[in-house]
Amino acid sequence: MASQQYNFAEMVCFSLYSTSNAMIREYRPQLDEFNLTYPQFLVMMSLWNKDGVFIKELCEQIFLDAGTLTPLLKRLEKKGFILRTKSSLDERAIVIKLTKSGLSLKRKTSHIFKNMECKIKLTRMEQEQITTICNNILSRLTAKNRSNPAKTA
Amino acid sequence: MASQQYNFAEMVCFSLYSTSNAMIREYRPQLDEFNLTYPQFLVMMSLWNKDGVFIKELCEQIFLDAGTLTPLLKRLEKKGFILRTKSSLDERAIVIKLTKSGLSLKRKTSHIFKNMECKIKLTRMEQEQITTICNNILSRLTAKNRSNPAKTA
DNA sequence: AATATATATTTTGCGCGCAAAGTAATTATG
DNA sequence: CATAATTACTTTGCGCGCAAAATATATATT
Repeated sequence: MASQQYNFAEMVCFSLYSTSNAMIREYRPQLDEFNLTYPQFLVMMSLWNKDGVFIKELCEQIFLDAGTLTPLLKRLEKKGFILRTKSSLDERAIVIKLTKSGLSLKRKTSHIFKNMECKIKLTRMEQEQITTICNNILSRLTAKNRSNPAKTA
Repeated sequence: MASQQYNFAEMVCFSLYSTSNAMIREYRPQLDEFNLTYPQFLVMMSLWNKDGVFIKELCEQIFLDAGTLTPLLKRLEKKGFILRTKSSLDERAIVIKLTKSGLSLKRKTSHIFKNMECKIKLTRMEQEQITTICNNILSRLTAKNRSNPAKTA
């Protein structure tokens, strides 16, 4: 009996992992010109959609935890793209606001996102399929952890 | 005119990135029991498929560079799962071989992969769609870099 | 009002990813 | 055969990701 082989090309997690790595690698040189990393770019996109939010909201939007975002946000502040100020309503919470410089990056970088979508050459249907399936996986994995808080207590 | 909004749920790279993060996060506690990380698990799977390979071959299989794999392989060696020995044919190259302990992990961990495929609840068609689309993106991004070496020279 | 619990963020420690520079062995070229 | 170019791997430096522990503020309970 032949021993079990792992077919890398058919493994869902590996496909997502290696393709995600490759895309982020492809973004790097373009984002470098604006002194941004890919996760930082995601934070900026989120702020361009909705400014003046709590860190918690960014965590939920980008599916990263505060332990990851806290130092990332400090780096964005040091670069002058955002401001971090304590909320006056809730002294625990930090409000993240774009600076003029951070806001101006929106139009300067608008071609980067378009270029990438172009480079990977997906049909509209493929694009919809892949994002839909990903969103299904993501909601299954995150829903379970949230509906079962007893496990973490 | 309304300002351009970035729709996170429709962005291919972000979907791959956040879903890959979530799946690897889900793998973590299960792999912890065997003292493995997800990238280390990938290396082990590759070795279970084909043992006694050069680092270069692992790099190509997993789409990671040697700078990532060198320290990872040293950690696997320290745990006693693999051996690193210089090739006698080419003194530059390192041959990676499974130890008995590393080989025995194959059957001990075989349920982990199955559990995950189960947890994400994809139909066979969805699974084929997502891996096919990922492989297309990946080959487009890596093919270009290899057929255009002049750019890096 | 004191105390317990929960929430928002920060800190710490470790393992990736990866670009760039470095080392050593091999192959190609004059 | 010397030397130039290439190849296989290692090292360095930086920015994630994330679990776990810590800090500080807010809310709930008694």
